[in-house]
Amino acid sequence: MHGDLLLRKKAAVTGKSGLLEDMVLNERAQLVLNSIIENYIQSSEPIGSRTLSKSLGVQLSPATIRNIMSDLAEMGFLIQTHTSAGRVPTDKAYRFYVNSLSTPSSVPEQIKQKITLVSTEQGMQVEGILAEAVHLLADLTKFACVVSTPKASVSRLQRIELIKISEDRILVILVTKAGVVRDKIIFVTDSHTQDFLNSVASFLNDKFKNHSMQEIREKNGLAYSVYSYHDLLAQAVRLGKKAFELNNPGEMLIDGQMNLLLDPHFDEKSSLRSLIDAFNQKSEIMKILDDSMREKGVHIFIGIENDFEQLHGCSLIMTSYRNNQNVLGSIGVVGPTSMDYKKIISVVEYTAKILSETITERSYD
Amino acid sequence: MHGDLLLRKKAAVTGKSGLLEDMVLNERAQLVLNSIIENYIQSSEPIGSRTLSKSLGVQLSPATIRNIMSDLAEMGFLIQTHTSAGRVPTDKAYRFYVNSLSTPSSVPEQIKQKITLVSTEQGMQVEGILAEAVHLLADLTKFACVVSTPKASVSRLQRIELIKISEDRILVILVTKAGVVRDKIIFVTDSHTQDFLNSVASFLNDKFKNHSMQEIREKNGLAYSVYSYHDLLAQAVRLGKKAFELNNPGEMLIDGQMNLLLDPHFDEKSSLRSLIDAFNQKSEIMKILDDSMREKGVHIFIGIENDFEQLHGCSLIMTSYRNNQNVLGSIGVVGPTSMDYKKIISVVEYTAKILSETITERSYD
DNA sequence: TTTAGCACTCATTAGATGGTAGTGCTAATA
DNA sequence: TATTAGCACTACCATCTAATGAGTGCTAAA
Repeated sequence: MHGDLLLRKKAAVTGKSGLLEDMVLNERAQLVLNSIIENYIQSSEPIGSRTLSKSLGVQLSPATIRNIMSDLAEMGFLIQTHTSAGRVPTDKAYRFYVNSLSTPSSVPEQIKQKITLVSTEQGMQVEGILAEAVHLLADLTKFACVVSTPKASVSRLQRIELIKISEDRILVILVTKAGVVRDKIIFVTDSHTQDFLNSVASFLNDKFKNHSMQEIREKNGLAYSVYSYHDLLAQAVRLGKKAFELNNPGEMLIDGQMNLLLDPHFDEKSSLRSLIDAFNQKSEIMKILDDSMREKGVHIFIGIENDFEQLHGCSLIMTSYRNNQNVLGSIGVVGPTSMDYKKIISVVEYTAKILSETITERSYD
Repeated sequence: MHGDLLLRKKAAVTGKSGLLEDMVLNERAQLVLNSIIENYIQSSEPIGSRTLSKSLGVQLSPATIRNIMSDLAEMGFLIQTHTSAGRVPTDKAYRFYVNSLSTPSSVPEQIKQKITLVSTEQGMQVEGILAEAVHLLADLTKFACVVSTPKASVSRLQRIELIKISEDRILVILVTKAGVVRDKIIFVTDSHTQDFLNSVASFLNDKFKNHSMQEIREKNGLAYSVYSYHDLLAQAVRLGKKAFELNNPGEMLIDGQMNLLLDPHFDEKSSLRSLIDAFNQKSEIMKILDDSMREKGVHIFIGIENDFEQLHGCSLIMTSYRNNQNVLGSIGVVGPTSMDYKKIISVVEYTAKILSETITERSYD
């Protein structure tokens, strides 16, 4: 052992949380670790003591660095692929690194322009904007990117329209404040005139405009009992109920999956298979996106930190986007654990910001 | 040379079309060629004379087969990767093989069930059905699959609806006979009341129901001149014009791209890059899909037969789908030239058939 | 016309080898 | 006491070699 590489090793060892451990490295060890990580992010190759000695700002001999590295390895920040290889950061190291990133780095002007350029395209619907955003993000990061479409439940109603399509089918159009248009067909047993549908729609509009779908679904049950004595109204409410229920479960758009396959980190066939499966099984990724909506800020899942086993070899950078009323959905990147966190985090953040602004402009408030 | 391997070589050589050449192989040469192709489709490895001698039904010594192979190679049906390797079929060979497939092979019951199962899901919109179809096809074939959404121009109008969203924005909803709902926002300079919009919509509905968008756009110009003396009506028609113009250029859904990357035929990094680019550049694939709509039946592009250079290493199997009124779009598979044509063709054909039936059911006629 | 036999080609594989990038340990040094 | 130089050691890697084997083309015999 080489002295107090750990400033508060005792505290760290006796403490229960992993967070405490993040604090225990002394300054020089931190420097070495960060440098290893940044070098590795660049080169994707194990970093040796000699290499590091040169690239490091401070004057330290390879031998000294070896000592530090040895300790870092013992603490689980570094591993060796084999005895005579350099060191590679572990998930734990990346977590430490990311935690230590204090000031979010600024996005290069060139990238800013690219993002803004896309956002100013005219005449796009919300879904189109999302598709553009996720495509752009994939292009900028060269990883796979995902975005969830605005959640129906949080959307506020701008307008509902009922259109008679045939004797037993009615087309329901829901326009939300966020500018999303959803349509679906409902089947009815009794035939209604378009006039009747118009008055039902008008009734529903008066009653529910600006309410969230969530609220509407709850209140609607109430309304049902209140008006049930009146036959026509009862029918109207029954229709309304049908119109608002079981909106599509929320979708997600993926882009740039194929980028991952070019990445040197995923070239083993086994990890490839599992990645493909992961993206086919959208529901699991959807869960992660949903979770990232709950709290503000950028969410970072490194390696096994996400709950989806097939993505344990990846890191995910997720953040939410919103209009001026609500958080609508989230957008993010799926890449190798050795991604350039500084860059990716800031690009995701900036993209989400511009996306939010663009969507807010299109919102009806 | 070993005699008349070519039945009508003279005719073939003097003839101009490639089609004639397809007819010139004698029976035994055909047998050998087909067997090589089928073996290669299975194994993806060069086929040697010994192997073939065993797997071939007829009794022929390796030496004899070598002679035949040598001739086939000279005619451009086979190539060798190197001197001491077995033979591999060329694009020309696949073309010959596909042309000789007379009776479409039947789809296995198990696959039929899978396809039917998906098609019976309730309450889906057209886009959802297409997404399911292309996903299923990717799953069944293990290649990349594409489908184009129904062309706006051929769709017939079922209903148009104009909804006032704000002072300067109107939401246009177009419902087509095929059951596709399209929405878009148009910007106007003068504010209109919803009542006015309703009467405009009603006017447009009366006038244009059952007409194709194509027709409407053409006729609308006429209408404009007829009614221009009347101020309100002029406004109405102007609105209608805006509503029908520049519908989205038609989109396409892709699924299973990643399947291609597992395929042993695309494991060189160079061909991979070009494939990724190809799928990013949707417009080119869209062209091929569009072309496949024009004529009935399954369209097969082998290797360089398609006009998109980056897909020259692939074969494409495309066919159209329709409702009972119109051809709506097309669906197909992109895979390696050495795909199992028999199987893929029949699966694509069957899927398109079921897709057509499903969409016809959802149509408003 | 078909086939057996043989010489030849060339990719692939397995071993052997030297070089290299890295480590850990120890003893000398500041 | 912390740092560093030196050295033995390890394991990967590229290169070379030889052996293997699948395949061909050609020729002569059946």
